[in-house]
Amino acid sequence: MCYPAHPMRWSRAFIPTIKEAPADATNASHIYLTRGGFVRRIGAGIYEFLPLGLRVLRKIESIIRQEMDGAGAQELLMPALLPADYFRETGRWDVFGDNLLRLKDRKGGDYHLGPTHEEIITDLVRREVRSYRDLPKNLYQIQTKYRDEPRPRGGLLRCREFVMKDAYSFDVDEAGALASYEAMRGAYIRIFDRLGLTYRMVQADSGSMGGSTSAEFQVLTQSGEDAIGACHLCEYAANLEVASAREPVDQPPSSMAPYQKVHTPNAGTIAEVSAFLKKCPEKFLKSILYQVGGEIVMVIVRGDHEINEVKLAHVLGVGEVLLADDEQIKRATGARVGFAGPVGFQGKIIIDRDAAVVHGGITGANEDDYHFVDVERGRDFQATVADIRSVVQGDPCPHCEKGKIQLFRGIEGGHIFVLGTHYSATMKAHFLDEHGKDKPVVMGCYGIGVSRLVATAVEQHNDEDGILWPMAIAPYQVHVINTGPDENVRQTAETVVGELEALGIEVLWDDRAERPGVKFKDADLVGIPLRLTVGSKTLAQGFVELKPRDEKDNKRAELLPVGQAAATVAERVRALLATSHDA
RNA sequence: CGGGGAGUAGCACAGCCUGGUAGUGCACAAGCUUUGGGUGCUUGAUGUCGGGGGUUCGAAUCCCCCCUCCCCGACCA
Repeated sequence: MCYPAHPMRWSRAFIPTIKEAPADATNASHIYLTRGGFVRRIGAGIYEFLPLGLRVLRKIESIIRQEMDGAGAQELLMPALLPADYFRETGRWDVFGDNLLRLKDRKGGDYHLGPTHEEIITDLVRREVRSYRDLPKNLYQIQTKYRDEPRPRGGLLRCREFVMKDAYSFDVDEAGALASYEAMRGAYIRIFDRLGLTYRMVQADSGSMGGSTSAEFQVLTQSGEDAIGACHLCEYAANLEVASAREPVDQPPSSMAPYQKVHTPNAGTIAEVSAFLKKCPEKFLKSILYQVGGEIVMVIVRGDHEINEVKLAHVLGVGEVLLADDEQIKRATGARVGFAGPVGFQGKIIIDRDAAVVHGGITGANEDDYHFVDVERGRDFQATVADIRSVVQGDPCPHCEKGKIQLFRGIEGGHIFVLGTHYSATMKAHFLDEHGKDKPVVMGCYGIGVSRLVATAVEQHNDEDGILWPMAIAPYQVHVINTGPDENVRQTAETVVGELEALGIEVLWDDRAERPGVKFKDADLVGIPLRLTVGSKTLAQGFVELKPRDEKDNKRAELLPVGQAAATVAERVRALLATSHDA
């Protein structure tokens, strides 16, 4: 023991709080973590964790470790400094491009700092695992990762150096891999519940590296980078890139008028034509031209919908799609931008499912300043029907009867998926099955952005005064303040602090000779969930005051008899730890 | 990588247009004062004005080059 076990006193602690946030901080977590003395930035996307910030990080790590171990995974630690050979072997030395943080050693050898460790763990497994008897295995690490992000942003939300938990499962077959995946899914649910975060498990674009089974754990916040569509009744939730609405039912009218051309001078946008013709946007067939591998393709969605380019690229079987430019539009339709339509269009036409059931539609006439009304698909044009639009607020849920889609923004806190044999086959990580047959192991990988979650928690839990940590990850559980210069008050605070410590409670005692206002402001900023104030007025009547951080009204502090304060507070801490599971 | 913006004290900023050797607030130090929501007053310390080059008697200020950082977009296993 180098230090006596004494409560953490603010006067001795390193908690550099500041009144004014740095000018470059734009979101709540960056501002409050900096102002509260949790972190400091030393470069673009590079942060120091100060003692308070590290305590939060460690608590999150600890919860992750408990649940990973509980799910049968084993922790190991791989290097962050990696020779180029491994990523060259799978081609990712090139695929990663500029995102890989590369360096050379003194002999000119190529190295990089690890952005993720599929190759390294696969190499370990191919060297050590020979038999189906050695499987399954699930190995994880909590480690600092490096990516040369094109644009680090949002404080800790997108960094070039960050702490990540990455786990990799190895199974003899697909069924085993799915079982490993399910075990991880369960562990992740327990982890995110315990962290006290509001999140949704969402379907996502499984990316380029194969893998059909995957889920993102999206923490819901205003400031999230990702858009999510989620059902307000059932479990359905998906990244907007892949979210679907329920397939519409076609209700053809009994009679259909022939289409007619109408003059719509200078009305090229849906809003303009809609106002001019006094027709709602749902009647419009918005026709957009894309260039897809040298070919011009017309893509149609309903006037009130937007094309989802990720879905469109999937339907067309290409990596990405590009909007046609004004010149190409003119050449393909004979009209300027705003008057394209499917009737008479020479070329491939893809129409969204919802646009496909519009009857008596309004489209551009492929002629400047003219539109067609009462257009019918099938009669007036032919098109391939597909799901190519983004869902909107209020869309019917694709999975349940009555649910409506709601839109959220989220921050990706975790991602789990079955990798299959992509890496094991490429790197020849094989084993012999019970029949002596040589097979590649079937892999899964499971990530959690640990340092990102520190910021994510703040994004979700803050008010105008500072942070409101969930009890499970708060840097300390109780914040004790003594006000004024009264020695009796100070001594009472010290006694209560000692009693709390003895009960196993993590206490931060603000023992500074500061004015009460300063201490209260700092307490709100730092955001420890329970605040215990010892002041001369109430102490004279034998009371100390307990106020939860989320109680806005300062008058509503609870008066506790001094002698019972520690026991009551300890009880409250335990209660809050228990409820954080379903917070 | 495209577009926009910014680098002056620990932090937030003014000064630059119109060149004359740097200032305000907070923070910091000392003293007094105050003690339930960032107390008031007095005094004080603190700057390679992002870096390099140029113009000039003289550059934070004008010109050129470079670097860094922020925002929007592209990108994001």
